Amino acid sequence: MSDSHAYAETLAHAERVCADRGERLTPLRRHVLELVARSDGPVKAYDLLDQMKTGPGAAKPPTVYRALDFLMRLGLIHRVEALKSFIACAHGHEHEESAELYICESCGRVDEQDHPEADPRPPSGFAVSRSVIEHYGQCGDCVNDR
Amino acid sequence: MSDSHAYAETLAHAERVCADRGERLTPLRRHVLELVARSDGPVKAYDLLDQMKTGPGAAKPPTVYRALDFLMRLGLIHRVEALKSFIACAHGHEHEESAELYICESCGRVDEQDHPEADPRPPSGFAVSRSVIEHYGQCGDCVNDR
DNA sequence: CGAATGATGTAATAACATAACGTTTCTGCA
DNA sequence: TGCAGAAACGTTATGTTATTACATCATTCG
Repeated sequence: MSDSHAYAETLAHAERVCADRGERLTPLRRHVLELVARSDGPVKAYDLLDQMKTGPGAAKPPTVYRALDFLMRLGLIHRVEALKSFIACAHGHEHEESAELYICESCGRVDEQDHPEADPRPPSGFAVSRSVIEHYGQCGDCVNDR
Repeated sequence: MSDSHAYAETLAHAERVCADRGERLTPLRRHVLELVARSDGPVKAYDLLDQMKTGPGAAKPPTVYRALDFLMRLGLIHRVEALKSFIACAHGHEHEESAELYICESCGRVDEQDHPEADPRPPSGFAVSRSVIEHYGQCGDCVNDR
C-alpha cells in the first residue's frame, strides 16, 4: 500500500464511506489515514505521532488515537493486534468486520485476504508458523439472556 | 478453567510437558501458571503482579513476564492479543502453535476450539461480531530467499 | 441566534512491556 | 567433589502504548 495508485484509491474510498454513513472525514482524520496508507507496512501510533510532531502545534497521543479509532470504526484501517500496529484496509469490505492478515516476519509485508466464510487461503507461497485467531461476540448463554 | 479439577489437570499436564522437553517447571513458573489457571477468564500481567505483591519480596514486572513467556513457549498458556491478557490452555495440543478463541464480551468467558485445519466452528450458540485473524510466517518471496 | 452535539487541544497519568546487569541456582563433567 | 557454564531469578530503570479528564472550538439544526 505504498504506491500512489492504491493510496489515492484508499482516500477516494474513505470519502465515499464517510458520505454514505454521514461521517466527517476531517483534515486531521484524512491526514492520519494518509500517513497509515502511505506507510510501508504496519505503522505504530507513536510513529504517526512523531510524523505529526513538526512545528509547535504537535499532535498529542489522544489526537492520534481518536483518529485511529474513527478510521477503525469505519473499517478504513485495521489494527494488527500482535504488532500493536495499524494498517490501511486493502479492500472495500465495509460489511466485513474482520480482516484476515498474513504477516511476513522477514520483510514485514502484510497481505489482507478477504474470505466471506473464512476458510484459510494463504497468499501463494506463504508459510504460516503461528496464528492469532480470536473471535469476539456473545456466547450462547448471553445471547439467550438478552 | 476455575474449577479445581481442570486446574489440577493443567498442572499435571504442565509437569508432563516439562519433563518431555527437559524444561524446568520452577516454583515461580508453577505459581504463575496456577494464578493464570485459577483465574476466571483472561488475566492481565499486572493483575498477576498484584497478586504476587504480598510481603517484601514482591514480584516485579520482568519476573512475571519471563514466567509468562516460558509458559507460552511451552503452549501452557495463550496470550489473548486484543485483550492484552493471558489464559491457560484448555487442551493438550502441544503440537499446535495456534489456538482459536471464542471470547464472550458479555460475560468474559473464553472457549478454546481445537481445529487442525482451522475451519471455524464456534461453540454452540456463539454469535461472532468481530474477529482477529493474523497469520505470522514467511511470504513466498522470503521463503525462496532462504 | 443559541443550544446541542461532535471534534480537537492539552496536561497528566495509567497501563503494558523490556533492557541491562548483577546474583543465585542448577547441571554436567573432569 | 569441585568447578565451569548455563539457566533462572532479582532489581533498577526506562521505554512504549493508551487513556482520563477537562477545556476549547466548530458545526448543525431548531
